[in-house]
Amino acid sequence: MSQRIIFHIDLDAFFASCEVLKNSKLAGKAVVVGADPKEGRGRGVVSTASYEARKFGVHSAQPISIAWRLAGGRVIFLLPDFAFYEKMSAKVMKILQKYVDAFESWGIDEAYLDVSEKIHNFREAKEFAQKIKEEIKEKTKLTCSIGIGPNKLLAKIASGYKKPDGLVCILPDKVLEFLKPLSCRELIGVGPKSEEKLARLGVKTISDLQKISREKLVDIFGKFGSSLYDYSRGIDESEVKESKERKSISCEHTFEKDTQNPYLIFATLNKLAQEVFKLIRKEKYHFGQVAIKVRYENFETHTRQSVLSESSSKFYDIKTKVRELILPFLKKGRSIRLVGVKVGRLRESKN
DNA sequence: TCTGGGGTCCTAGGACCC
DNA sequence: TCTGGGGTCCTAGGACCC
Repeated sequence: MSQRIIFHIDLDAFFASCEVLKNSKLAGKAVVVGADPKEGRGRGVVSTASYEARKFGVHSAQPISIAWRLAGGRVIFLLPDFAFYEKMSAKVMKILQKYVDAFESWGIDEAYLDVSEKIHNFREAKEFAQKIKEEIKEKTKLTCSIGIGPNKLLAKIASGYKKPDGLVCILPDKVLEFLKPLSCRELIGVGPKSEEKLARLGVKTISDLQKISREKLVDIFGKFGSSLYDYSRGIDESEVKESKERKSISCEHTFEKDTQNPYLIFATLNKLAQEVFKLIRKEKYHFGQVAIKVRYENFETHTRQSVLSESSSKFYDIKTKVRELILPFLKKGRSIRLVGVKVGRLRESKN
């Protein structure tokens, strides 16, 4: 295969930036988008913190109660407005799509582009990326960070290397040099657990990781171990491809207070089942599987699923299966923190 | 310090069939 | 009395991503 040129585009502090678009008075302010902090008693997490808010130690996925403790009174807390974010995301994705040989959206605020056909070298690529940044800014007033590299792995690492409003290119002959000092955590697929396992091997940086044999990594991580071996050398052959069909639709809810009240639990499950049903009806899906999720007060989480004898598009089938599956969890007299409903094995209806 | 909500993929065990 | 080997499907849990 000839040399590829891949872009990774990441919109900066996307939800917070969108809120600034809606209300220009927020520009330059410390903004936190996420759950309602409820004076420190709120249960959710931070979705996005503006760069000004990050100075207080607030960050994505942080419990909102911690954010409140760190920065309450000094930052502006806002609830997310997904409809608006979707709209802005669609605008950006439309700009990106028109340029490319292959396009892959990755969540609401990221995308990969393969520009190998139209761009001939990395110098040109950088100019082109600059043009994309300018067009996004002009048409949406949003900034983004772009990473350029010979594959998706490196493009993604590059986009995260300088934020916000960054533009970083990893040249093919500088790949190993670039990777060596970075933490393994920079590699996609390495989260807290894998980081911990690697640390036990004495592996912290990618340079450390390069010293471990493929066999040993496969021993420890299974199939992913083999990818890790390649990733540590900057090797990733995965293609930029249009997003695939979705496989499941789910809705879940965390109670404001943990509960043992069966009426509340049933009512909540029923509401979730209705939301799921609304979505599958809108997309004209049939489903062949129904599942529930229960999380107890201590965060212990269980799922139960059931494959239907034939696929269905009826609310009744979701509702009855959900009731059946949840029943054993109600008898235990334990407090429940969260319940969820999921349908899977989706296929498109013919009519 | 306390952990949302919406997804995907992988693993491992058990049932079942030939 | 001691019980194969391979394949597929189903289930539950876990890690990870944004």
